[in-house]
Amino acid sequence: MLFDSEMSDIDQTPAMHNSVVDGENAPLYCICRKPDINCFMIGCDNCNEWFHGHCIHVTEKMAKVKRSARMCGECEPCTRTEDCGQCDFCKDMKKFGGPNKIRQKCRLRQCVVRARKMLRVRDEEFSLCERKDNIIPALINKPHPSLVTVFCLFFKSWGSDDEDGPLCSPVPRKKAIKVKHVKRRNKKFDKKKESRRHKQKQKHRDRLRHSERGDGRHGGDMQQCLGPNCIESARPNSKYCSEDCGMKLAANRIYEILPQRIQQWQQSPCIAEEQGKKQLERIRREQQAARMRLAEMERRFHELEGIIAKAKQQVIQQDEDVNETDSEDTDLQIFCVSCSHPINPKVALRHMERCYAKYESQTSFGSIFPTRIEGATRLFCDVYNAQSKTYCKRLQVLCPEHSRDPKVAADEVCGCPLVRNVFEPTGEYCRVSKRKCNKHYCWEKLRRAEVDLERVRVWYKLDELFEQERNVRTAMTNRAGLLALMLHQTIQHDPLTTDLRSNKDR
DNA sequence: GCCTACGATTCA
DNA sequence: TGAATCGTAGGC
Repeated sequence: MLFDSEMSDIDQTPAMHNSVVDGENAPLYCICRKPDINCFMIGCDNCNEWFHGHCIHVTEKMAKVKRSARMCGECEPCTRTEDCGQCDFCKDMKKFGGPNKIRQKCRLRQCVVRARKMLRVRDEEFSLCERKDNIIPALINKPHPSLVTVFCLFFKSWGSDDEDGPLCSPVPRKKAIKVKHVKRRNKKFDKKKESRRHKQKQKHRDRLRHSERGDGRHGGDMQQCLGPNCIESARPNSKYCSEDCGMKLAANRIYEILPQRIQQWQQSPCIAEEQGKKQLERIRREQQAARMRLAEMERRFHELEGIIAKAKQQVIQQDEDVNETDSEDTDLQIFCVSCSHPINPKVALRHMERCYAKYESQTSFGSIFPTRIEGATRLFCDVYNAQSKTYCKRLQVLCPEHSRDPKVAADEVCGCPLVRNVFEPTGEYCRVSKRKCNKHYCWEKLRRAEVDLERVRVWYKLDELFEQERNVRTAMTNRAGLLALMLHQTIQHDPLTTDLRSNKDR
C-alpha cells in the first residue's frame, strides 16, 4: 500500500498508464476519475492505481495502521489506539505506574489474527470480566429484564462463536518466576550456529503462518451450522453459518437453562447473603452515627461563628498594655520550627504562624476535581489553578496560598473567649487590642480550622461507608445474577463433543 | 507449552 | 533519548 506521503519515493506519476490525461495535462485518478485535489490519497500495491481516501472510505489514520508479524493491521485490536489501562499489560506500563517488566502492549490491542495466543487468551477473560461488570449492573437495574435484553447481553458477553474457551477461568495463574539472566550472559553460544538455527525457525514459523492463513480462508472440513434447524454449512473458523444462527441457539439455551437454574438457586440457603445483610446493618448503624456527628459539627460551626461575632463587639481595655509588657520579660529564646531562627517566646506564636504561612504558600495541594459536597459550607479552598488545572484542597480557613489574613484595624479587640482550667469557659473575652495580643494570635482561624477539620473527617467517613455499602450491595446482587446462574455450571450441549470427565470414568 | 522477565529494536 | 513493544531465554 502506498500513501501520498510516499510519492517522493516514486517520483513518476502513479498509475499514469491507466489514467486519462485531460486537456490541462492533469492526470485523473480513482473511481471518480478526477485529478489529485490535494487530499489524502492511497495507492494500490497491485494495480498501482491511486484513490482519494474519501472516495473509498479510507482515512489517513486508518491507512497508517501498522502491519507486522504480530499485527494484521485490519482487525479491531490492530486499529485500536488507546490502551485500556486495566489489563495486566497496561498495569505494567510506566504510564500507568507499573514496573515495566512485562513490556507488552495492551491486551485489547493484541491482534486477533497474528498476535500470540498467550497475549490475547486472557484478553477474552479480561474483556468478559470487564463486560460482565457492565452487564450485571445493567441487569440489576431492571427488576424483570426482558428475555431479549437478557439474551443480547448474555450472548454478547459469551462471545459470538467461541464457546469452548474458558472465559473467566477459575484456574489460578502461575506464580511469577524470576529469571537468571546472568547465566544466559555467561553461556557462550556459537553465534553462527545460533543465527542459522534462528533463521530456520523463522522460516518454519512463516510457513506455518501462511498455511494457517490459507486454511482459514478456504476452510478445512466443511461443518454443518449448529444453529437450530439450519442446514447451511458453518463459516470458516466458526460453528455457525451466520451471527443470526448463533444468536438463535444462545436464546434457546437460555430458555432451556435459566428457569431451572433460578429454581435451584431459590431452593438453596445462602450464608454469604446472611453475612451481607449483617454487614449492611452495621454499615447503616455507622452511617447513622456519622450523620449525627456531622450534625453536631455543623451546630458547633454556627456556635463558633456566633462566639466570633460576639467577641468583635467587645471594647478594648486600655490598661492591658501594661499587663502585656510586664509579664514574661525574660531573655529566654526558642527556635522557630519553620525557619529555625531564635525568637522571643512572647512573639513566638505570631512569628511561627507567619513563617509557616510563608513557606506553606509556596506549595500547592491540588486535585483535578472541584469539591462537591452538598450542604457543606466553607470546607476546602477550591481555588482553581489554571496552570496545573487543579483545585486547591487545603482547608479554606488554613490556606495561606490563596487567602491572606485580613489586616487588623487599630481599634479591633482580640475577643478570644477566656477559659479556666484549659477547657472551662469563663464567659469573658480577652479585651487586649488585637494587634498587641500575642497570646491569642489568630485564634478565630485556629478554632475554625479545628471544627472544619473534624467536619472533613466525618465526610470522609461517610464516603467510605457509602463505598462499603455499594460494594456489599453489588456483591449481593451479583450473587444471583443472570451471568452467575448461567456460567457457574458446565453443560454438555453437543453429545458429540468429547467430555473429558466421562472419558475418565470409563 | 505456558508464562514472566528482559534485552533488543523501532520509532517519534 | 525515551517510550513502545517485539522476540526469546528459561523456570515450571
